[in-house]
Amino acid sequence: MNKRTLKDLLYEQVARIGKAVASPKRLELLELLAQGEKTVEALAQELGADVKLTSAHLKALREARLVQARREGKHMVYRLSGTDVAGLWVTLREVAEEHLVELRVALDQMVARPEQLTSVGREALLEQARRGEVVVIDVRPHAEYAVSHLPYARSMPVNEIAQRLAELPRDREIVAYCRGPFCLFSEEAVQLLRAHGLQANKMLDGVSEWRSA
Amino acid sequence: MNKRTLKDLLYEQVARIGKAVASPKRLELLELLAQGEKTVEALAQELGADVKLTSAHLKALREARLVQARREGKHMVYRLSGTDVAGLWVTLREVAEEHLVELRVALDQMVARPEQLTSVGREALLEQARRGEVVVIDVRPHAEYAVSHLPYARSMPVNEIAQRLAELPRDREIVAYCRGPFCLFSEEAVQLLRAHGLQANKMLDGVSEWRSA
DNA sequence: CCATCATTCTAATAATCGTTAGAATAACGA
DNA sequence: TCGTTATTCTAACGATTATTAGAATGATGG
Repeated sequence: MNKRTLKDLLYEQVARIGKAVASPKRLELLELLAQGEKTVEALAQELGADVKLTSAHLKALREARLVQARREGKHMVYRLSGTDVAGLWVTLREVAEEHLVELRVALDQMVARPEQLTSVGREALLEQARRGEVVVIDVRPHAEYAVSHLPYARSMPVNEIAQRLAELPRDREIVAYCRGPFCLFSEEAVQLLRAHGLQANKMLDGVSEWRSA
Repeated sequence: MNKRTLKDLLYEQVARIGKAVASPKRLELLELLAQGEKTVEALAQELGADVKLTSAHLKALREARLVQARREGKHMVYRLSGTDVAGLWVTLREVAEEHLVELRVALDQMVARPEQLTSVGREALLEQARRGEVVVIDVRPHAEYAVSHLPYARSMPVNEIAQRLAELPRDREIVAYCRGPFCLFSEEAVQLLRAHGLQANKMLDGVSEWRSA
């Protein structure tokens, strides 16, 4: 076998992974699945897309072996093929953030007020949470919290906060996190909490980002 | 601004990186540039492609901000935008190796005799090299060795080995490494050395892989 | 059997991409 | 001024891709 053709074969295989992550919708699917397994219709709804289109994208991800599917009753449940796939998504996002000015501008625009970001580092925050000096809340849906969440974090989905304000202390800082830097849940949560006079800040990282670090 | 359009914008930016790494040739370019900066014609030659085509691929990489160019005399010199880009390449390759059976098969076929692989771990090898129990040789071109190489490694490009056999000990193990698992230099080197009765083995990892670990 | 969930097939449109080729341009060294 | 190196523009061909739509299929639970 020729050296060239062999090399072409090798790089072509890696390019299969590249092609799979070359689509915005598929990247969004990967991030959603990094929060835990989900059904097609749930994914389609979060994506704001047709079920058929979602299915097609999932097929592309399946063919690159980045996700796997299994049947559960009437539903097909998709999950990532491994934690390394979530790591790949984080790596891609970090490289993009590092080098693409357009992305950083869009992100800055999203995080309306930078003073609402926690300034403390990862370990320091963990220690404060352990001692109860701050309350860390996970504002993703319950199911995603159940799969995996940060230590000392309490589950309080963003759509339940309004009814559960009494559960939160008014004399301590509250730190909200969600799926990651591209997720808007924690932003929403902080605005809601501040509107009610609580000391709330957001954290950009999600569970995948903590794992990678 | 609508939530959907904002999200689409964010994921689209990351997908720019994805599109850039969705081509075999561009991945090969990234791996070559991970060994150090290179001119267009050097890259084209290693790629086995036209200079114009190489230039087009480099343009795509430039637009994704993964590489940067500068003029040096008559030549344009390209380099990676950062070490994180080399890390991205390693991550992509590892995910592909982990999940794509076809790639593992092709790799096994390439490493003809698995008994010619070093069995010792990274740190152990380093320690043995420090004590002089094994001789680690870097079989890439001199220029790439000059940019960066493993500790205690000696530069001995694969095309010079035949003339420099006398420099190598016959009573100790020799371990050869090159650009990474997809590079054929170390395989060639080991075959040549063994044909002359030396105790040679190869190591799959290159400098980028050591850095990532 | 019926309704639901998901995939598949077909078809169509629009868009993008890889590759090759020829010619023009620009920057540089000698 | 000339040759080298690299990019750009043009054009063209073939291939692939994203998206939407309609209809059919299959597997499931009730």
